Amino acid sequence: MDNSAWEIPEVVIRRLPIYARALAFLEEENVAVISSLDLGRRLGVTPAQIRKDLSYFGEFGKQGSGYNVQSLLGEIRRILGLDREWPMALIGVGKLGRAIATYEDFETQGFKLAAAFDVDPNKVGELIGGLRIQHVGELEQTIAEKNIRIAIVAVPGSHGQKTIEVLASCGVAAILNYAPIAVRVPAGVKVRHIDPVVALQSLTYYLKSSAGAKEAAESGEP
Amino acid sequence: MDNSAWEIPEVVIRRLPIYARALAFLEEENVAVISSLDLGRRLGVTPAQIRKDLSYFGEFGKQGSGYNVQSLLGEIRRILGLDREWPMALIGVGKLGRAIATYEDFETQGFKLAAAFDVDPNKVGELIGGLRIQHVGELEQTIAEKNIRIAIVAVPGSHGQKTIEVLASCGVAAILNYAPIAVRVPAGVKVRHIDPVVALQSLTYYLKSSAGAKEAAESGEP
DNA sequence: GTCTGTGAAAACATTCACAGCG
DNA sequence: CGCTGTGAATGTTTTCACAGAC
Repeated sequence: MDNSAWEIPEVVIRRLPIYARALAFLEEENVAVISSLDLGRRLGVTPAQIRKDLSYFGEFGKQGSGYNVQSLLGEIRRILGLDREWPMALIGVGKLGRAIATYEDFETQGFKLAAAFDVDPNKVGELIGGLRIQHVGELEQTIAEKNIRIAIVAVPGSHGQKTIEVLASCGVAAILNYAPIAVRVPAGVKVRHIDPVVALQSLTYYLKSSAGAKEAAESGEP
Repeated sequence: MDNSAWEIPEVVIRRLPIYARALAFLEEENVAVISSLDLGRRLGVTPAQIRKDLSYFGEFGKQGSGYNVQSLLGEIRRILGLDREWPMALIGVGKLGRAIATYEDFETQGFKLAAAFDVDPNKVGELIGGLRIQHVGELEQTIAEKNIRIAIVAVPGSHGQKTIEVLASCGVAAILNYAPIAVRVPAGVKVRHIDPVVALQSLTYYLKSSAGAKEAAESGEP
């Protein structure tokens, strides 16, 4: 494929980080080359899917052998925009917000908490992960100054919708939402939801039937 | 529809908790009846999708008016198996595991932490959320005794695959996985992944293009 | 008139299967 | 040979559109 501008399916975009993680792991293991078959085996995905997904972006493999681990990883990072550091804003510094602020995996992956906000004036000024908590009133200015395009929303459900609208109006276009709500998002803004309760609530459906121990059923996640 | 036994699409099951949450909220607001159109507006979902989803399970609406909020909520809870309390096991009591153990939203939604495990003998005996941390060696016995069918995995990535296999062999059939890995799951076991980094990594794709401020683009999540 | 439940159509996503390169 | 890249086929999910109930 050579398509310059194209609308690539969202499912494909969502799988790329998974491929990237597996490749990073292979790189650590000093594996130089991997075929779509072997990569698929590791991930529980069909090789055809991997090849088709990658074909949206170019031709990265070599017939007869497979993909060079390092260079494919580099390509995927570039495609996803992971070849730089992204500053983020955290909105809501309650219990959950604090846990997020001190969660170190973001930084190691190039996502840097650059500002933290709360409505509660009592929290303003407090330090969290080396960051001074600011009042939400300062949102717009700080986001502009620090060129922030990603926000993590950790406010109570009741404030979620409003928070996301404010963020969108400040130019934030990517939101990781921990508020337990379904939100309507303005055009041009992308949201991902982190919602453990919803995840559990869809799992219980499959438990109702099988009373006690293991029984044969159809697979899990690919 | 009247289909007794049928394989209902997983996407449908995943949406039911969202509907349930919206209905619970409407119930609080003392809304008695809602149409698929209005519910869809709140959730950012098409009314046809709501109707089709529900039709897999029965006929819950009334033509001309819509759905009774209370009774539809009851039906969905029953379908998902949310009309009871589910005991859960937590595996891995590091920083993340502790945050999960003290996260109160699980309990209010009927998911009760009934046991917590870690490999580290130094942690064994420590109390976390009123629970005595046990050694993973006690997994099988405790899970059987307490009739646990759901586990939350919060171990380091390197231990994730093994942990999930052990849990499966103990009869756990539903897993909420926080370990940052793609896992191969035995048949009959369902897994949901909570992975904020992967979520962020797919968001950045959409940021690459638009350099600075807001620009018109295509919608967000439905 | 309003709104559901649902076949039928359309859109979308995955898998197959194979030509062709290394 | 073994493996990629990809049209074509198949499978899945969403949306349309309307008959019929209230």
